[in-house]
Amino acid sequence: MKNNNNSLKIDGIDKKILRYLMEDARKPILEIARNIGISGAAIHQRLRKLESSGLLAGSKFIINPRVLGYTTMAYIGIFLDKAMSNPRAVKELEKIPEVLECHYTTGNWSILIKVLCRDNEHLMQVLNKKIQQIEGVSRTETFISLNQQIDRQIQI
Amino acid sequence: MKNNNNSLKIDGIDKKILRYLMEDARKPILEIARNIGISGAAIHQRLRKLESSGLLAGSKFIINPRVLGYTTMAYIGIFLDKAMSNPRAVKELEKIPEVLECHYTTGNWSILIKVLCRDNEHLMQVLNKKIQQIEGVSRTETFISLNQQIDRQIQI
DNA sequence: GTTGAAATCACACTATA
DNA sequence: TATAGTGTGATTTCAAC
Repeated sequence: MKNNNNSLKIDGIDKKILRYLMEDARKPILEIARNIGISGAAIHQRLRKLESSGLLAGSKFIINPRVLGYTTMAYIGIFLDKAMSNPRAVKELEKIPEVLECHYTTGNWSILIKVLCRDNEHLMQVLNKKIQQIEGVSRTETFISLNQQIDRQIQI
Repeated sequence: MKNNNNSLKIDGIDKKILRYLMEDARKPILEIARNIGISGAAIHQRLRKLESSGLLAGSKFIINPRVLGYTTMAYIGIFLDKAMSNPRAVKELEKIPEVLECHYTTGNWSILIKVLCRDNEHLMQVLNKKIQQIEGVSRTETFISLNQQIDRQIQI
């Protein structure tokens, strides 16, 4: 089940099943079965195997934040004082709903986060009144995403 | 249906439905109905409304790339020559499967991308043999994500 | 270990009020 | 928003390869 790189081995049929479901998690399993020419029960068993291997990490409905008026996405690089530990900062960032991602990175900054705001004014408020109020945050650098042109998962 | 900010108005029941489905896209609608105390048909109608409004942008199976041996995530800031147009660069980046996101950003770089690789060596190959081979790419700055500590959608 | 057919149960979806 | 009704899919079992 594992090859010498300690990564899971999946065959062509697994890949086909996953490609369908990664596009549309609610696609009926029997429809997939018909498309790739095996029985529904076979797909069930493969999915259970993939789930127990940990490869399948669940399914999500994707919502379009623009429709709710959230149009400004930005990345923010954060410099932390040496005294401030990363876990404590992350704990504070978690409380800010506009923060969607948080990465502990090599390079310039201590932390790189992705935020989603309604507009530039909202972004400014998040920066000034929330992020820079966190103890230990010394400086930030903001990069507004004018346009996200690629957004996808790993290709299999 | 729209308020004065031109954003969609959704009520508490819509939010509850969405919260269930954003966690698990395959959760049975009747189960949600039982949990929040309304009929399945009512949920159907609300989902149709939300879908036609464009808020629901589909559903996805989420896979865990670690299980496939992909453990190195990085952000790469790309400087483009003035001669190189952004759309042409994006077109080339789309061909690189390791590129998961691509943002046209304000600030230092022309483009900020997110890549997912098996390990540091793989990342180096993607950088040297793929990204820096693109015509018009003058320089790059790489930030490896040692640990992604937050990953979520917009909170509703 | 993997597959497919059959059978049961539960759900999706529509019409109607 | 709920009820009723029909069609369809999910899931298990079991036999066969």
